[in-house]
Amino acid sequence: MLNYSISEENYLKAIYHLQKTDGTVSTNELAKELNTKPASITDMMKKLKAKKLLNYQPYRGFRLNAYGTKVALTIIRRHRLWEFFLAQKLKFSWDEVHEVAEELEHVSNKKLIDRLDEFLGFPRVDPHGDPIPDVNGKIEVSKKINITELPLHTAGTVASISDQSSEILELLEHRNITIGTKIEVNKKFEFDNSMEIKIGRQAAFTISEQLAKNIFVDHAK
Amino acid sequence: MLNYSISEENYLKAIYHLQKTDGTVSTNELAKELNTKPASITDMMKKLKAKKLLNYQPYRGFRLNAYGTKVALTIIRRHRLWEFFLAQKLKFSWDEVHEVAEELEHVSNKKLIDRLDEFLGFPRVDPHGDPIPDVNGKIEVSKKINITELPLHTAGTVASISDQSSEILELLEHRNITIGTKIEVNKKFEFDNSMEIKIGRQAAFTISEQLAKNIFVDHAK
DNA sequence: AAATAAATTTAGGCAAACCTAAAAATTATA
DNA sequence: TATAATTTTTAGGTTTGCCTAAATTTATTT
Ligand SMILES: [Mn+2]
Ligand SMILES: [Mn+2]
Ligand SMILES: [Mn+2]
Ligand SMILES: [Mn+2]
Repeated sequence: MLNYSISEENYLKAIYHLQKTDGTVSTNELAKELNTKPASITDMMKKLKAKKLLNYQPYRGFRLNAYGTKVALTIIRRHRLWEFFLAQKLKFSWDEVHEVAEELEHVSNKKLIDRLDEFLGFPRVDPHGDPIPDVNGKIEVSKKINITELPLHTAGTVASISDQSSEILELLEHRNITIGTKIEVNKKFEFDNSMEIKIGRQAAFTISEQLAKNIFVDHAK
Repeated sequence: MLNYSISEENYLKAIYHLQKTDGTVSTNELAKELNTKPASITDMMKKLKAKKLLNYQPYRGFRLNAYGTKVALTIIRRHRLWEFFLAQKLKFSWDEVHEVAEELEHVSNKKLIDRLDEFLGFPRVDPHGDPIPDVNGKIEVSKKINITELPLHTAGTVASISDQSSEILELLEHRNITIGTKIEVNKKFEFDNSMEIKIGRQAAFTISEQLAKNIFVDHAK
């Protein structure tokens, strides 16, 4: 596996995340994600294609190939292991880890990452509940459901949060919602799709549709 | 304290180390240290001068000013804390830590470094025996002497190694010489300045002048 | 099926950090 | 103190990764 620049690594990671939802990624989409201009995306797509990391036909969008996916997964592995380290060992809160991991992930020494993994006890998920790829880049796919799809009065365990801005994480922290929290939905209001939820013995409270859409739970069916 | 590029940080650190021996650093000297060409040094010196990090007169060499020294010390702090982390927590050998720390040192989040320091128990020296600057950039200056100046038959404790190439560190490891090792000089040979030394209960053996010049000891006078 | 709108690419530039070759300044030597 | 050698700087390029503005292609409306 060759060495890639910080920019190339950030592009690969962003494409990986975007193509999970869409099948193929568009120039504008990626430009927005990376806070750059569409012209810069086209430049980089030519380069990444030349380096055989993705498939790209002008005007037709792009998609990582098998090799590009493998590279993306090693970067995601680094990112999530560092996030776990920051949260677990350095007592960073879960809304602070992402920004720092965004830089640490580009230190590409393999021994460093594998030893870190071992030191941390081979964690399987990062502080946001996202799975950590193993040494071989294998990633665990768990069947999580969105809280809006959780049947009423049925306990679900918070497994991950899709939006990871510090704003949402701050709000969740304030509401005592964290990975592992047991949640039950009491009622859904059709008017604005808000819902009343209950956590443990606390009094029930209401959350907005916007927030609910970002909370995923493991649902012991 | 502003943010500097990876290149700028590497230049600052190199100048700091070079000016400890010489008073002022020359273009060629720094080019050699950084494996670049003299013309590149001149380019960068103009930039660092414009950023008020050093004093520089064309053809007259350069020297960090107070502010540049402070910046250099925060980079050295990061470098040595990561070296300590790698050796202590990730079981890297002391000849492997430098290369990785060379990359990790450029992640400039202050909270990360201060928390890492705390996590490691505020270590005072890195795996090569070099002092780690504290939160305020303060560095401990210890009065070490070179082993060639150690009186015969007097125990000294290895405190640091000046050359830190993996070649020398590998050799020292093989010879069972590490930070903290107690050494006694049995005899010096004027012919080639080699010397016979003794470590603990081991049989005495000979080391070259070249090697000896890199070993510094704390000498309980 | 035109016409219009939106998305994407191309063309041409810029800054950072390098480089080589030539010019200029400094230092050493005869 | 000239002359030669060495060191340093300048001039002019290159590559990477970004930008704006214009051209082109594709998609959406009438
Ligand atoms: Mn990143
Ligand atoms: Mn994460
Ligand atoms: Mn470095
Ligand atoms: Mn060191």
